[in-house]
Parts: sequence; C-alpha cells; structure tokens
Amino acid sequence: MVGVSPATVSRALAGTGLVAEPTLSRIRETAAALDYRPNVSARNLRTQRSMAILLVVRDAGNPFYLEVFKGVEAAAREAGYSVLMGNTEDDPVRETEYFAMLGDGHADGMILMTGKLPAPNDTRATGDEPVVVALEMVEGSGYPHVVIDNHAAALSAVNHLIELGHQNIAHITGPLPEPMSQRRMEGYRTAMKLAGLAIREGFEQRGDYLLESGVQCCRALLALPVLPTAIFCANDEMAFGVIGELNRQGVSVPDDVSVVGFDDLFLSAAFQPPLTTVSQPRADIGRQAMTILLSRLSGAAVPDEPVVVATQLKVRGTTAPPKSLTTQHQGRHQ
Amino acid sequence: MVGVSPATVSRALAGTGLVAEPTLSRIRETAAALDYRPNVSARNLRTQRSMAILLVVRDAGNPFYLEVFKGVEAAAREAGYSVLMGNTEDDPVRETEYFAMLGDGHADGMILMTGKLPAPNDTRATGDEPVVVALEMVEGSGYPHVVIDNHAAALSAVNHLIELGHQNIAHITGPLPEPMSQRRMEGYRTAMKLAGLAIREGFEQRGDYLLESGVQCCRALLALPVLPTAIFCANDEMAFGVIGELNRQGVSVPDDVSVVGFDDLFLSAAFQPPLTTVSQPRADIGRQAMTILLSRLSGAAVPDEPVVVATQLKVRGTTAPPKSLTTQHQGRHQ
DNA sequence: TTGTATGCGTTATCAA
DNA sequence: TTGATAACGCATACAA
Repeated sequence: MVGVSPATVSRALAGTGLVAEPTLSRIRETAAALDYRPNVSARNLRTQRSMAILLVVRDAGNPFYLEVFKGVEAAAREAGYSVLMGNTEDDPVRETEYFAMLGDGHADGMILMTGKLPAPNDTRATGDEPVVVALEMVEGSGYPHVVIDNHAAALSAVNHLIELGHQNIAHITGPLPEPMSQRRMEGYRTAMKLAGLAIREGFEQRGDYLLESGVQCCRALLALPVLPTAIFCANDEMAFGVIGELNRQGVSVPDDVSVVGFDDLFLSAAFQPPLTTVSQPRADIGRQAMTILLSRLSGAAVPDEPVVVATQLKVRGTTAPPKSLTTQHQGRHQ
Repeated sequence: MVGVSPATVSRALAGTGLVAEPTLSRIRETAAALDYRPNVSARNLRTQRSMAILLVVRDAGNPFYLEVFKGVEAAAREAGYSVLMGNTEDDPVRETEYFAMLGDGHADGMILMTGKLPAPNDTRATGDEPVVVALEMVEGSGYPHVVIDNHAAALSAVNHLIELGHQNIAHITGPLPEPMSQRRMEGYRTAMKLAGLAIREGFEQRGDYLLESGVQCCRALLALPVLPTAIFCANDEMAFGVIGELNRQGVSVPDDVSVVGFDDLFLSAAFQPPLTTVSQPRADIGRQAMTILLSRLSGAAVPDEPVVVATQLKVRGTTAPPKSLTTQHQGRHQ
C-alpha cells in the first residue's frame, strides 16, 4: 500500500467525500500509477448488486431492437450500469433462463421486449421483480410498461390513406394472437368504420412480421376479385415484401397501389420509393424503460399506468391518391 | 440445508461427479424445489472469472453488427458465457473504458470490432490480453484476427462490372486512413488495372460509410465531364444513398448506371431493385471469433495468422450491361 | 465419498 | 478523518 488502510482506499476511490485532501489525491495518484481498479466481482458480492441489467428481446437479429438498445445503453451507462443482451428466439426455455439470471445475481434488473412470461408452472415471476416491459404487453403482470398506442398509430396510418381518397384498403396483420398485432388490426378496422368504408372479403391477410409473409399475403390480395388500391402493413419488413411482389407483378407503387408500413426501420427512408410508415421513437423507448428501471432499482415509485410514447406518421413516397381519382382529376382539367 | 455440507452441495450442483448417487439426486431435488441458484458474484469472486465476454462495436445502431452479435452470442451461450455489448461511438475514451473492463473482472475476454486500440499513451493493451479482433485490422497488435479478404472481394465485385462490359467504373470509398477502406479501394484499382481500364479523374470519391456521403459522392460523380456507367460503393448504406440520388436525378438503375454495394445488409435483397453486393457471413464471423476467444480463454493455442472467411458476390438487380452496349446490341439485331 | 476450513477483494460497521 | 474487522457466498485444498 501507500501507507493507508484498504478501507480508506475504498472510500477515496468510491468518492464518498469522507477522505481528507492530502490522502485523497495521494491515493488517486498511486491508483492511477498502478493502474489499479477495484475488482468487480468482489464489489458485487459485497454490495449484492451486479450493476448490470438484462435486455431481453425476441430476436437479436432484428435491427428494430438496435435503436432500443442504444437508448437503454445510453441511460444505463450514465448510471454506471452495463447492459447484457439476451436473445430468446421466442423460446420459452430461454425466457425462463434469462428470468433466472435476475435471481442469481447476473443482473439487477431486466427490460423485457418479449410478449410472454416464463411458463406459469415454473415461473419465478411473482410480479414484483425489477422488470420493465417495453413495447410489448404482459397482461396482468404488475410490471411497469412503456408502450406506444398501436391502435391510434394504425388508425392514423389508415386515415392518411382514406384522406388520399382510398376506399379499398387492405391490411396485412402481424401474428394474430398477439396483443400488438391485434391492436394494429383494430386501429385499421376503427378507421375504416369511422369513414364508413367496408372491409371486403379477403382484405385482412394474416402475416407474421416477416418479409416472406408480406410476399405471400400480397399474392393472395392480387388474386382477389376486387383489388385494393392501398395496403396497410403491420410492419415495414412485410411492406418491403409487398412492394417487391407488386413490382414483380408489374404493379407500380404508389401509382397503382399505395403501401404503408409500421416501424420506420433503418434505411426505410432510403428505400425506393421511400416508405411511408409509422415511426416509433425507439431510442426514447429504450431510454424511458431504463429510466423507470433505475427508479425501481433505487426503490423509488414506478408508474402503475403504462407510459405511452408518441408515434409519428412519416408520409413519404409509397402513398399517393388512388389511380381512379387522379384519372378523374386529370379528366376534369383537360 | 438438507443434512449435508455446503461443499457437497457445491460439488453436486457443479456436476464434478464427486458426489454419490443417493445424495446427488436428493441435493438436486431440493435445489430445484427451493429454486436455489448459486450466486454468480460469489462464484466469480472465488473463481476469478466472470463468465462474460465483451463485444465492442463501433456503432451499436448499425444492423451490420447484429448478425455478428448473434453468432457470438450463440457460441458464447453454448460455452456458458454471457455477452456484454459495448458501443464506442468511435470515441477513444470509451474504447479505453471497455478495455479496462477486461482488467477489473467485468469480462473475461473481448471481441473487438473497432479498428483502433486505446490511445497508446495510457493503454492497458500489452498484446497478450484475451482479445480477438473481428473484421477490422489492428496492425501489429498480436491479437488473433478473423477477417475477410477485402481486396479480393472488392476485386470480384469490380470484375463483375467489367465482365458486364463496363469501362467507366467509379468507386466510393470508406473513410480513408482505415485499412478496411484502403483494401477495398486497392481491390478496385487492381481490378481496373488488370483489365487495362483507366481510372478517370474524379472517379474515386471519398465517403464515410454513411448514407449521406453516398448522396454527396453521387452528386460529385454526376457533375463530372464523363459519367461513370457503374459505381462500386464500399458499403451498402452508401449504395442506397447513391441509388436514391440517381433516382432523384432521373437516372435509372441499372439501365443507365449499375451499382454494387458491400455488406449485404438486412433487407438489401428486398430493396427495389434488389442490390447487387458482396455478402459477408456475419454470423459465422461472430461464431469464429468467439470460438477462438474460447480457446484462448481455456489456454489453448490461437492461430497466429488471420483467419480468413469467404465472402460471396450476390448478383442481383442493380447491375446490368452498360447502355452503350445494349444499344449497340439492339442496333445490330434490328 | 463427504466435511472442515480458508480465502477470493471488496464495502460497511464500529471504534478510535 | 481514519483504521481494524467482519461478512458477502461460494469453491477448493486438505483432512477424515
């Protein structure tokens, strides 16, 4: 040592302000010189905290989660936490595993972005763990939620199409038992109903958020007796599938058919034409979730109502008035 | 307890095979019943390992790294490791921070995907830390590397354009002091040289891997006296910028100008038209890096030559023969 | 095959 | 303002 007790060193380096000036700087200097850093495991054992949080997502390969991660990571860093990323691949076993990591000291808290809890039979989830759910809904769980208003967002997207003059508007849903897909579909239905528009047979196609299902649903739509002039997709990825298929079939976007997505993925604006879509403030969502988790960890109160963050409809190049309208319009003027 | 010493429990749960059968299952059962899990911090302190590795990337917002993460995570999980993701934002301070996390027990090893080491003056990097570098090159560092052959990949991309009949081929580079950008540029130059083609003034534009620089470089290219009929971009993101700008200027891809990218991003194949690009096996790269790191951690030998993983040119919709050729061709037949 | 005892490197309590 | 001391929960060397 430098002639001082370990306790004093600990206090000095922790910045408790309980160490007098001559010693303080001397300790700091020699710590820097020796490149000394307190051992994390020992500290964790002593303090009973790991200063790490777990971000559990459905599919780590989906860029969607990246921006959320960035928000989480930024807020975590500021508070001295590291972020462990967990990937469930929609596997309940994995979910249980990650949940268990809360109990064994791996992490102090968790941000859940999967819609499920571990199987109820062997669940460790009593509802009072330091868990925050982001974007998904774990019904009746008692955890704080950070959400977007999927219903309102879908409604505004469809309204945009209606305002452009579309009447035959189709919808490609997400996987359907899920609340998120359900809400978006209900938003679509509400918008149609409020506008007095009928949803024709086959205009609701069931997708699964993946590109290929966009392609399939688009084919089904094109086989219908009455074709839609606009398609609202429950996410961007399926919208890309739809647009690709439309192009292959010689249908022009947005001249023949308008397409709206949901998510505003990385590069969705760079698409040709740029995709009209609902943008979610993903980094904000991550940051909010982390902030709530931090309050929870510090023993403060957490909101018992879901925190709703605002979405924004980005009107870009894949939506236009329907052809019938533009034709009529041109007709009148010529 | 269940009438047995802590040591026996430890041995039983660790699966050392040193516990007799009647006791073994009894311990396991009661552990399961009590939902007991060994405390991670205590184990880490005792074993002097954290069973965590650190994946440090340049920009966690870039989907490019996601697939690498998946590969790393998969290999890590199999070996019982967790993955901590670090985000440097190209900030040397952060890089030093993450490097320090190796020393303080936060992580046992690190996979570096940034091209730099911490500033040499206060570096902890002596060259024998458990570090594996992936895709980037840290020259003279002594760390094992997992790389792709950027030179050969760029060469094959440009050769593809040459085989299509292009002669005026431009290149948009990455940020230029960096080895990766350098190699790709050299691949471009080699291909041109081998084909006896001249690189015209202004045909090498300097980008920075971001979308906007693709747009800017494209404008510069369009202002040239002789226009290129093909553009090889050092990554997909810039290629998207280029294609967008070409479209805005009324230049058709691939009819007027062919574009080739590099990376094969998520959804690059879903682009309209689908992007011709160099595909890197990102998950494999992550897995390889992690595998090497695991050998290193277990004391085994690591390759002292860079491990090269193969890339693949994905020929899709943004490349075609140059207009002059197709016109001549049509001319002959008409 | 099992139990006993020690120490991993901190932080926190208490006393000085 | 600082020092001595105990304890965090486990894994292991050694003894039984």
